[in-house]
Amino acid sequence: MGITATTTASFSLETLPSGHVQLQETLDKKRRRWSSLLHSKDYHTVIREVLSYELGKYANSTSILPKSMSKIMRECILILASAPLIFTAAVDGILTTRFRADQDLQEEYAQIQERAHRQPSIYVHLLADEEGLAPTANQYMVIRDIILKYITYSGDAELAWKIDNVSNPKTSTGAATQGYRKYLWTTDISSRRLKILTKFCDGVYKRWMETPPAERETPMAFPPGECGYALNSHKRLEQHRKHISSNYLMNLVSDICVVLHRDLNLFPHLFSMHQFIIYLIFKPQQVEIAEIFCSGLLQVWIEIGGGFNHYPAGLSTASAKKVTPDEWREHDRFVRDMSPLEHNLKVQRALVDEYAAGLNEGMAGELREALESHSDDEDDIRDVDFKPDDVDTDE
DNA sequence: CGGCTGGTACCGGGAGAATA
DNA sequence: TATTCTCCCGGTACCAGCCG
Repeated sequence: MGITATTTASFSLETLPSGHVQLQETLDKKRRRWSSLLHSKDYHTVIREVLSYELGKYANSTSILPKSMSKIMRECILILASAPLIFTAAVDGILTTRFRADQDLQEEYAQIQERAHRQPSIYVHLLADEEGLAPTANQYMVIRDIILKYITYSGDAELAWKIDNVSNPKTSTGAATQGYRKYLWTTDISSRRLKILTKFCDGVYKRWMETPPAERETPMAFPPGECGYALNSHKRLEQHRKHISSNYLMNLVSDICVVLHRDLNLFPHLFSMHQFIIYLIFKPQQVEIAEIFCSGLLQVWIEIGGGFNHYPAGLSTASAKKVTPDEWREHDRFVRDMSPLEHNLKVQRALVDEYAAGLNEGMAGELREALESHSDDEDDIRDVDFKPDDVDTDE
């Protein structure tokens, strides 16, 4: 019972060299297309595609999202328009390799980090080696093989014991022999966790299958990732490093990577989770949508082989209520000062006319509505004097 | 002694499965 | 069908052990 077929625009029917027929655009191709659309400022197409897949998961949800599509679209536009360099680098898949060499990126990141002590934000984990290179598709399959052994009760107990003792809390050999698996355990071996890990393995296999055989030995262009929200991402990321209130699947994979490198010598490099804070949230009504949209855009979901997210986004955001109106105003001011938000919005307004001129009334209408969906009344903190005429933002 | 740190237990809210 | 139970993510409270 897979996800109901996505209804995104273009399906490509192609035959891989292996003879396998591809019914859907691959993760890799879709991501490259999104990345290039965003560079040409076509936010609208990307948002529509991301949401068409993601929002389906919330069909039965009660109240985490606004009812009107144009309001959701508007928040996504604001996110893209205010995205820092580091966000774009994450979408492009070059963040882990480029970061160390790029001074602009580092300087901007220093500011983001400083803000993230108080300002709600979106963080990511990216699986990469010491140089920032992602595993190859073949290596990802090796990780999958180890997980399949790990979840097999009668499987290799010594291997399971090694994995369970990479990080705290440590476990005994006896427990491992009797079938205990740290990352599968809640009150017993959890069937729910087994299901999630199996789904992850299926996703990895899917991604491997859709990778052309000639490319399976080169690092994947988009590192497997995980994405989340936090009021204080520094604290939250520390919890993840210590495997406290973290994501058991992601913790398992990172421990397996240690075993593969240190004990089994199957990986010449150590793959680990590289942490980044990629986006500063500046409006209360952005919180849930930001986590949902970013995780969709960054393709971190297990079922597509993109990463380690298995639990719905946008649910654990209660802490955002602790931010006071004054603080939100301050966050808003900061983001508008540091990002090209106003300029990008101007480009979007120009695009409405372009679409209209090209007789693409559907797109023009949707985009116009989203841009004009005025953050009505109490919704928006910053209601005061919005002046369409440019405010020359010189630093 | 007060302050820091790391570890652990626990809380809250939402969803979905299990149970009455 | 209504209620309870279990799980997950994000966050807090508290405690033991160490240091100056």
